[in-house]
Amino acid sequence: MQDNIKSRNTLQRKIILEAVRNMKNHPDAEMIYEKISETNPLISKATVYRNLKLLAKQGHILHIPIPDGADCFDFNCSPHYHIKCKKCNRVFDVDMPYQKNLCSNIVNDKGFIIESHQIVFSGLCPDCK
Amino acid sequence: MQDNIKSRNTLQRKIILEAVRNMKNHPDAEMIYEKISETNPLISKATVYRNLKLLAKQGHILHIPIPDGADCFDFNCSPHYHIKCKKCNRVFDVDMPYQKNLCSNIVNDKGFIIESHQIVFSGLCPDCK
DNA sequence: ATACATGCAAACACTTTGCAGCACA
DNA sequence: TGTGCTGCAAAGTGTTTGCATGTAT
Repeated sequence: MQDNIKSRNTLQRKIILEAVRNMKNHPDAEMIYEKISETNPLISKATVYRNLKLLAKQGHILHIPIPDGADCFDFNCSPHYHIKCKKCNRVFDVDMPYQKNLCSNIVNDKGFIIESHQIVFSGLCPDCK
Repeated sequence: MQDNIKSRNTLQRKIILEAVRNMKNHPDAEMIYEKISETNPLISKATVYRNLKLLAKQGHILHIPIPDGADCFDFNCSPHYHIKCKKCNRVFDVDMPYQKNLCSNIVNDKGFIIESHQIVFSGLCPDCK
């Protein structure tokens, strides 16, 4: 949680944060925008994008960049992995412990500073298989 | 290698494949297009995209979807991992053995069929750190 | 009062697609 | 000869940005 980024507490931001917290299925920006529009049709898509980015930077939500698709957001901020279904394109949590030491498996780092990693599994979800 | 996909052996396709094989630095479609344009300015960008997709499907090159950026391609087809520099955005190979058994670490697969995984590290390259 | 934030539309980066003509097998 | 394939331009998707206005602190 990084609350030292100066920002205001706007109503829009609160609504967007609440929306992500209530959607427990890894929504992307579009889905969040649609959800919010149901009750708050005046909030613009640009504001949704801007706030999702900021909230993720502040650590209030988790930003999950998805290869080959729109980025997702997650109310669960602890680092964890995801699987994307090849058929329905939905994203699910993977029940695998976070590999804290994965970086140390790297044989020869050639001088890189490795900060983080991301694993995305690909396959078929129970509904699609 | 999946040569059972019916396709013709066009000159454009050969040129594109050779270009990727000669570029050993994980080029994206745009970079490949630029490179080809130097010697073959008549090949269109759509053709580059179409052929990169096909060549990857056939297994002649590796398609690396990059979160937060343009997809890259790699002449090295054996599965391996990559690191993306946060500053210069370049993509490098990571010298870590392929984790064949990573899927078996998943505690409770809830009925997913897991086919593959992708790890992308993030950090700073030797030039940028 | 003064930044930061908003809504809107336009721009952006990356990629795919419709179509008419072309060329490999 | 037929069906892939090409070039072109246009459209599509996901996201960011410039600007004038609004608002939290």
